[in-house]
Amino acid sequence: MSLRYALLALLTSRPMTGYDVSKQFSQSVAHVWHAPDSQIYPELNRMERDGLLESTVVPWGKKGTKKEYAVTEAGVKAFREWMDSPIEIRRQREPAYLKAAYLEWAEPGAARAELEQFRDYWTEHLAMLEATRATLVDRSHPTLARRLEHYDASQWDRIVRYKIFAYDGLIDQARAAVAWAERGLVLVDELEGSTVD
Amino acid sequence: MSLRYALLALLTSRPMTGYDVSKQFSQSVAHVWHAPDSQIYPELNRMERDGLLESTVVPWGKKGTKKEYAVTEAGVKAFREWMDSPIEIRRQREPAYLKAAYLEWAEPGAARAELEQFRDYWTEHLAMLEATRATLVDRSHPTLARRLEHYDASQWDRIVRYKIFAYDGLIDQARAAVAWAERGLVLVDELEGSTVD
DNA sequence: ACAAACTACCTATCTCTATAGTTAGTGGCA
DNA sequence: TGCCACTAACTATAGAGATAGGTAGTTTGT
Repeated sequence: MSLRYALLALLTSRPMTGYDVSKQFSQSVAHVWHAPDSQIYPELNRMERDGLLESTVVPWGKKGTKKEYAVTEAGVKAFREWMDSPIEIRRQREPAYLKAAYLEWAEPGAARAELEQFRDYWTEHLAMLEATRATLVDRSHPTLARRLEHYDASQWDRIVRYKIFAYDGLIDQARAAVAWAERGLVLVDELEGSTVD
Repeated sequence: MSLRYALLALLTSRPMTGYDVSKQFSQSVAHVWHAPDSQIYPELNRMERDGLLESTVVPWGKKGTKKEYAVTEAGVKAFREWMDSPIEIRRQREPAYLKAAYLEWAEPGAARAELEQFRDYWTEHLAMLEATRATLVDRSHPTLARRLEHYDASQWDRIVRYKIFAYDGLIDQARAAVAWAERGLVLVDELEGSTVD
């Protein structure tokens, strides 16, 4: 059910078409809650059916049309209620740690490749998170800029600092993952010998 | 598909009944890959159907029977192949960070409650991970002890250190989560004032 | 003799998620 | 005029996972 609230969160910054949602999503909310197109479109429809969004058909070119979704009052209320309700606890489900616990079964080369891949993924992800964080700090993040327009300037600092706080948490997790993978590579070298196959 | 390999990992320590699997699971493999009963039993059946496990019916009491599952050679091969194959990347999906990014929408009291709940969950989880890590270090962990019996003593250190390595990664994540939640509580106090409602 | 707790093994249902498509219009360039 | 990248909006399907049950036998204590 978090997808619904992730979409509401995005749409509170401004009304958007489904296509805009699916594009903007990947550059902001997806950092905390990933979802593909094929989940976004049907969910937008369900949200409209449930009265959380309302859509207006906007002409596009000569024959084309597009649907612009705006959050309704009921949508804002639902979002607020979700924000005030206790969080669901996510259970650990990370294949990398599962594999790590049984690394004695892997070929030394495969173990190394695994950890390198994990480290590289998180290094890249970390760079993206840090870049995004920087656009929050200088307020150049496009969705954030649109969002702040609805608020009095006295509120800006508060809004921005919560978003930075969220990214700081993600950055901590990413850094911990990279450091762990690096310790893993040292461990594999120590336990399996340093010959590379 | 990781559940299948999580179950294989557990069953390589010794043959077990479905019930044993579902009990032991929660005390070891579930720390890296959680799954409920209702997933475990059907998956064991499918694994037997696919030839990764074989079962023998064992009498239990006067009329009762139970089914003991053992990993087949094909099962060991499948597990090794999975261990040597690249890991799947899990996408970020953590409701706590999603909420954190939009904390300006929450009531101050709810924001605090949220972060406290998150901190408490991870504090408890961290204690459990540290306790389990200690049973790996002193080799008193029951599943580990059974596992080591199949190996030459010269291999023991290697096997144990990979498991400790996996727990170290989980412990790092848990510590980062607790520290983040604590910083969040300080932030909420600063931004919302320190009156508790 | 009976209850309670535990062992054993599921089933049913619904939702969530991933993967891989499809259909159709737009705008610009060669 | 044809082609291509892009915008727009899905659909279809299968598999994973969560939640909430059910049924039957066993062991232990009173």
